[in-house]
Amino acid sequence: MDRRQKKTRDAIFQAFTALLAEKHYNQISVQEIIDRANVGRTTFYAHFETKDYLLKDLCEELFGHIIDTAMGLPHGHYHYSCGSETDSVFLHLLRHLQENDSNILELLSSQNNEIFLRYFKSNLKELIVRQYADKGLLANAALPDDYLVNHISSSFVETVDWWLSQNMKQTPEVMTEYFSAVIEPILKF
Amino acid sequence: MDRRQKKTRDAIFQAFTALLAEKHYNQISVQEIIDRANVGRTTFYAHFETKDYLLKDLCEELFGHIIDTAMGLPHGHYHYSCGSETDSVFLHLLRHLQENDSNILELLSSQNNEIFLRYFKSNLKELIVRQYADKGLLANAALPDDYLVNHISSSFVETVDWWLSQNMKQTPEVMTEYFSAVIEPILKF
DNA sequence: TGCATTACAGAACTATTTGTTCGGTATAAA
DNA sequence: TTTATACCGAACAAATAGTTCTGTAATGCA
Repeated sequence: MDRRQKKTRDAIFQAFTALLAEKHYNQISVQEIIDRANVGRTTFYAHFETKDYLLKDLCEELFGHIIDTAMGLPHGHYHYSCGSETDSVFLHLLRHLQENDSNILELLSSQNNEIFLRYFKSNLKELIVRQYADKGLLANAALPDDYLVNHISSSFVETVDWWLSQNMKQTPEVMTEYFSAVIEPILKF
Repeated sequence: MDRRQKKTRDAIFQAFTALLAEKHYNQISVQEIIDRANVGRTTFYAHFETKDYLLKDLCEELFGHIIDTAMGLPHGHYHYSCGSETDSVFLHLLRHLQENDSNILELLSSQNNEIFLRYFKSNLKELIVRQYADKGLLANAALPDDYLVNHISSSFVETVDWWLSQNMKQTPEVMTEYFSAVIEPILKF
């Protein structure tokens, strides 16, 4: 990619991220973004069709990386009580969040968190399906598979949300235990 | 309240509701609302400061009723396996939803469902706290109380969301069983 | 190094939207 | 009937979105 393009794109992302940390998405105008990014109006629209697409691209950049690395982890070992606690995909995700790549925490704690948590959840669903569905770990006679997948991903995202509301006082290990405590009893082994 | 006021207010609510069922909240202009409601521009702003406040008022009207009646129910009997299944507050809420007051289902199934589910959840939290927290039902040594309250309310809202995605094929009783299956194992009795 | 390509800046422009103001009319409540 | 007030409609300014144009500067390649 042309270095100029990357530079502009990054400047816009950074300005947009800073604004998202300050105010609500709906209240942010393209004018504010290009002023802060210090790019021309034409340039902005050459890169992003609308503000919505900018958001979408930002989300993909933010969660694409975090989920992709999680995808590469060994599958099916999030049962903490069987001793493979440190292999948990969820623990890995929490640690990854704690490292705060790309100021993702700022966004997840902002007043725009619904947007990002929502995006996070939809990515997480795919991850869970790929990691566990084919292994039969979700086999629960009492519950439909997709209800279970939805419940697990929702619960994880809500766990992250609660963690952030606590200013991440707890360690990722403790949070993994909380999460396991609400999910494990449901699953069959 | 002046009959003219109520008439205008209802017309705006109805127009807004219809639009919310069609397109995304962000894409709805005040102009569209007043055109469809057939009220003057001045009138709209005499009733609602902004579009955001209109949404807030609508949510309060939608969920205020549904939650208030649930508040009046006898407390602490949602443990289906102890025989008081039909007393469950959650079952009551699901049945109430099925009746579809104020076209609430149209909104919960629309592309704006995040907004309403979010509002639903925050109201539900208060309900759960009032109903169960003081009864010690949430006493779970392994988990903080507010983590648990958050988990329960999230799970219920997600259950509703999933139900809607299934076009409510299942009965409220079945959905209550699903919900119980993911919540009960966590609680102590 | 020189050249063709491409990205960018900046300004101007249209159309839409928001929120307000004002004068006149109709409807409610007393 | 009278008084208060809710409403209408038009006009208004300011902000915004998205496009088009011209000129400039940076990039990548031969």
